[in-house]
Amino acid sequence: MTNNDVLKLENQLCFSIYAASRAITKIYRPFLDTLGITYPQYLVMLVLWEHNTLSLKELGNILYLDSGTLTPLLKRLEGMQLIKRERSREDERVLCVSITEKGLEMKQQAIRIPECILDTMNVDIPLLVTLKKEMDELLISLKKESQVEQEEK
Amino acid sequence: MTNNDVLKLENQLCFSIYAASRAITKIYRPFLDTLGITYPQYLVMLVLWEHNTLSLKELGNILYLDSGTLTPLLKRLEGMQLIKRERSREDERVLCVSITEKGLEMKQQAIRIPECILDTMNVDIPLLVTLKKEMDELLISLKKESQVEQEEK
DNA sequence: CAAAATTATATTGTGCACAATTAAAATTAT
DNA sequence: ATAATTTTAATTGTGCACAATATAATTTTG
Repeated sequence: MTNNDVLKLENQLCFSIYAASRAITKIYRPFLDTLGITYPQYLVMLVLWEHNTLSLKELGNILYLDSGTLTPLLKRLEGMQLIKRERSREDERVLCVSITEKGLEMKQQAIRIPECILDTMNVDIPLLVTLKKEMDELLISLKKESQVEQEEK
Repeated sequence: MTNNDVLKLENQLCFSIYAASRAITKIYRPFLDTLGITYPQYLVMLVLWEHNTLSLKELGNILYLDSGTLTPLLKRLEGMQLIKRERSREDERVLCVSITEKGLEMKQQAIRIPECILDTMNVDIPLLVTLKKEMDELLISLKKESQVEQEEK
């Protein structure tokens, strides 16, 4: 790549990933609309369907989101009665986030979403499998990087 | 993948891409901070460094962003005197967005950013090259998909 | 050519993301 | 035990994203 090309948009991996992320969210939207939730809210539900109860901090560690993002998002999910928010008995600082009965029922409606998404995307499955593996490899490297930054503080 | 696993977070390509996109933006932030712009603003600058003048619509087509996102963003860049916003003579509806002298000067400061990012990410270059190619392949498929949706309206 | 349809941008409203700050509870150190 | 530190969430403020709507200019139709 010549010196003149390094700033061309078409040469930026970051933009491909940024654009793909938004395009994929757009594919989820109509399906999530029928559930009445947004894409980030869906991610929280995925985690809680798997774990039932987690502290806000644990949830944040899994999704790489902080309280500034999660607090209002969780309050909305609580407003829909899909989750519960309550302080821990042992440690009043920690907020326990847990799935409700209604939240668990939604899992049955959501179970078809992944295959619906695949059908709608209309993309080579092998490409998706490869991409998943490579993206996770990238994420691991980036995670290490952010740990280095943390330690420098 | 068993029926029970389809909703696990670790099996969602969408999440890997979503998380990677945010992680990468985080790497850009300190470098862009020294320029005084955000990541989406940087993308606009990349496009304008390449094209000098574009209508808002053309800019939106390139970045997959609409006027709701771009109008306020461009007003901020204009406030920093990095770009100009003016109506076209031939067609008063179209907004011509163009780079200013000051905006062009910023390109010299930005020229090192891509290699700084690479250094900071500390990731296998071959992995990045492969990922770029595959992400673009995915994007093309998703673009076709969204065209289908458009035609259905 | 006037009415209807289309096109381009702006505006409004909602919901993330995230940095920075605040506040309260728990832990550690003196 | 109390003061200092650390930990956990909540709050505040800024800037995207994007759907929905509004507005004004242009083009197409009857």
